[in-house]
Amino acid sequence: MAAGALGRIQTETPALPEALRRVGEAILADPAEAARSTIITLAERSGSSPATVTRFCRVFGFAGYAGLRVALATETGRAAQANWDMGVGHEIGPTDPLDAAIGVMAAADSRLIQETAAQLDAGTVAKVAEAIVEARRVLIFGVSTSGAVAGMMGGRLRRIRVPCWSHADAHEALADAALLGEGDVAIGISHQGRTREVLESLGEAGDRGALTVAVTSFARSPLAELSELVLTTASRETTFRLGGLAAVHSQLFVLDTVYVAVAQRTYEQTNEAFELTIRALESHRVERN
Amino acid sequence: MAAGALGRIQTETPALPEALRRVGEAILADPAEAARSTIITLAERSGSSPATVTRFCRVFGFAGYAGLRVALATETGRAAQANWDMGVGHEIGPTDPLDAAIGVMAAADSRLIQETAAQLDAGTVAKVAEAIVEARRVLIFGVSTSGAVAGMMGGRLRRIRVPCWSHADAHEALADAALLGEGDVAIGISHQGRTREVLESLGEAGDRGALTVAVTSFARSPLAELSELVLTTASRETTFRLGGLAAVHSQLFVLDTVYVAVAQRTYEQTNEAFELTIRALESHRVERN
DNA sequence: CATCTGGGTGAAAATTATTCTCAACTCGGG
DNA sequence: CCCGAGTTGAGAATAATTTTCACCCAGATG
Repeated sequence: MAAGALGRIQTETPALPEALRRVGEAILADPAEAARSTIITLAERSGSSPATVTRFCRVFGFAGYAGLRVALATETGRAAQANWDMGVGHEIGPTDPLDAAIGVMAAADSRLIQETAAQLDAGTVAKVAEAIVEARRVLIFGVSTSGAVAGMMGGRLRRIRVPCWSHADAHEALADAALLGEGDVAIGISHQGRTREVLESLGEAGDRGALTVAVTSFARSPLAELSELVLTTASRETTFRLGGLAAVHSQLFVLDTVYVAVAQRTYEQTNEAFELTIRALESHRVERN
Repeated sequence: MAAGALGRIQTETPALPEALRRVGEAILADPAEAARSTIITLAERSGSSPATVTRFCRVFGFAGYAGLRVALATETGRAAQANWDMGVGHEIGPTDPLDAAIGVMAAADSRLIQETAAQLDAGTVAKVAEAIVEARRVLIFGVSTSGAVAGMMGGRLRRIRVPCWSHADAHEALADAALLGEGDVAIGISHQGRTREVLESLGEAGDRGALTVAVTSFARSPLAELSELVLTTASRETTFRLGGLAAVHSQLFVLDTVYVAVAQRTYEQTNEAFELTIRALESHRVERN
């Protein structure tokens, strides 16, 4: 749970109450320095109190300040090894040269994927995969960009014989959710965890006894709160990448790990399905010239 | 001073007096666990006392135990990241532990994005963007996974007022392609560059005078050969990731650069469109709780 | 062999860091 | 206007860390 703390702090700090937010900002301004500081020093630097810093640690799942310090140090070590720039990312503007912008974007996306991996709990991924392997029905809910991710993953799981559906139409999604029951799995994808359609469908699925899984950037969000299991995505909203677009790579990555965990558990079936589907689709490919 | 502490502890521990040596051994047995432990716990684990652990810290140049803890955490974080980086290329099998698989996947996806950026020609991206800005119609063709990418990017461009379409139905796609003309843009997405439906639609668009753009992993492929402009994607097919799935992150990345280049050229229009669409969608989000 | 000196050690006292408690304040809803 | 929920930090309580010093042991010296 301590893993990936910096990414989560970056994502969630803007939405925290005043004093907690100032603590988050002080940490993000210089994470390595924060790791080296006593709680008294960090409280002073952020214009808050030791009690507030302790509460901040609790918000992010740490028992106390020592846990946060160790996590920050671990991640700054990780970032140093990966040669990440630890400061706030450069914002692309309308006059930036395109080749520079491409470099900034690649570095940012690269980092998002690794931050997502760092904050992912393998135990939770395994639980989701195990439930999917046993499920008679799997539904994936998402709207707009998250909807495209849902469609992609739905198709992918179907190709290894997981009975999986996703719908662009919110009514169809909700109707299918109402038909779920014990032993089924419902996954809701929403960057902010506040999309009404996704909340509604996932809530319905949960009411029917399905296992509910949230894929969201915000561990503290309505979607996370109504789900039994939560898989968080690192995200960064920028000038040209707002809302769900900030988390596309991360969402794909998270669901990819679930897919791989399912495939590992159904290896023979997966291999057979690959052969069948590849052969069937061969006629949709022109010959090599 | 903190740099390389673990290495120095490893080198110097055998020559330390009895109790100090036991402290060094306990740290080396599990550095990450030591970083998470209080001085009392580590003293117990090493069969010594808190005073001895404090002295140990002094021997290695730390003012106190907090300094040692932070250094241990930093170095274990660095080592974990290096371990990930070394895992690139490892083929995930059915018995691989999931947390290791996650690390391998993150490093691999990260690398793919970096490679895609490195092989991307900013001049070609700029040409595509300029053509899109002037176009009366933009069509994006793709099937299966590439189709989901096409839909995602289509929606995204529409949100900044680019008249853009993508179709899941191959007949609809082909029919629209037949209606393109000079000054229009058609983008075909296909990992191997051999998908019949995409080739057919992009070919038809080219016959009608539209600018044709290929997004593919293979510069030498039927799709690349029938296109005026080619944007290549890095890809790696693995045990559980075949065909278009090997290039999803790369395809998204490439089209993201096109999108940003378009947005840069239409900055005012893009900002206005953001405001309008975000406001319109606000009612589809529940309030923060 | 006896004595002295220096280094190592940990128990206990002292100090500092961290966590907990609760009163006061603010804001929003009825 | 009142009430309830949430936030905050001062101060008390607790835990962690550092310092002090008495004791022990080994080696050197007379």
